[in-house]
Amino acid sequence: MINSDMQVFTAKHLAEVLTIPDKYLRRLMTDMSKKGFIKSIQGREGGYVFAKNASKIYLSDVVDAVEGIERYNGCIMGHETCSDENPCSLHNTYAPIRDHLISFLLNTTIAELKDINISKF
Amino acid sequence: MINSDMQVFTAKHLAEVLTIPDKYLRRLMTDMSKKGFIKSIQGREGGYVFAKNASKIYLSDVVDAVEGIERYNGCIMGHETCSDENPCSLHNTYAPIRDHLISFLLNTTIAELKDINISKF
DNA sequence: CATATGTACTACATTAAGGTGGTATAATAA
DNA sequence: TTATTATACCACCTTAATGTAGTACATATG
Repeated sequence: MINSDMQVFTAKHLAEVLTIPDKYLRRLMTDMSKKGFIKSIQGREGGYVFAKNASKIYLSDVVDAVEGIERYNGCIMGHETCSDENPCSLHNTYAPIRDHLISFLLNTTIAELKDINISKF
Repeated sequence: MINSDMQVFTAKHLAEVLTIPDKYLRRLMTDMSKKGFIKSIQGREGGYVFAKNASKIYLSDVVDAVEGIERYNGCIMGHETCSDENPCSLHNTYAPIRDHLISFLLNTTIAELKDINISKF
């Protein structure tokens, strides 16, 4: 039962539009569904729909689900103990860049990727 | 003939210290030599030596030789025409981060990686 | 019940990166 | 000339990521 005003897309439709195999797309979508980004609707007239509005899903959520956000937080030199108080030799030059990147991920939503040029990736 | 004051390392020695196979290391070193980061000295008493002091080799040089620095310069949305004058929807938030990252690569040398924790990479 | 959806599980193919190993050759110091 | 070094090919292996395919099953609408 659909109680959302968001559009429902079937695997068949998406596979055609994206020109990737139906079965493969389904597997990816099922994974995204388990990760909570989309909801799946089984049965006739079913399909996939965003679990919440795309403007509420942050890039950091996706990065975290796919590869873990931790990779972005560590010391560039690989030191466990590196911090503002106990900086490695590159901490002061690199940490601000890293922090800006993280805040970019935390503040940008997938809705903002609407105009992306997919063919470049 | 060696006319440098920098230390010469043989493949055999490096392979032992780094515990990777001699043959494999040689292949990587020959590649680095062709890319100009090190010089190889053939014959008895030969080996490898930095082509210039490590404090003159920038991360950007290495990135460029290995994967091409262009990948770091493009628009995050993949638009060819994106620029300060004709910005994509994320240009103003992302471009400054990208530019800081590039200047980090341009201004950091491999000499500064001396204390890196190799086991983390 | 019939039909159109998604799910689960399995098996295998493809590609790229990373790595191993052999043999022959070129260069150079001693 | 001999020993020690690097170079050039070549063939193959391993691993991980990505993609393809088949079959059976669960779910929901009408």
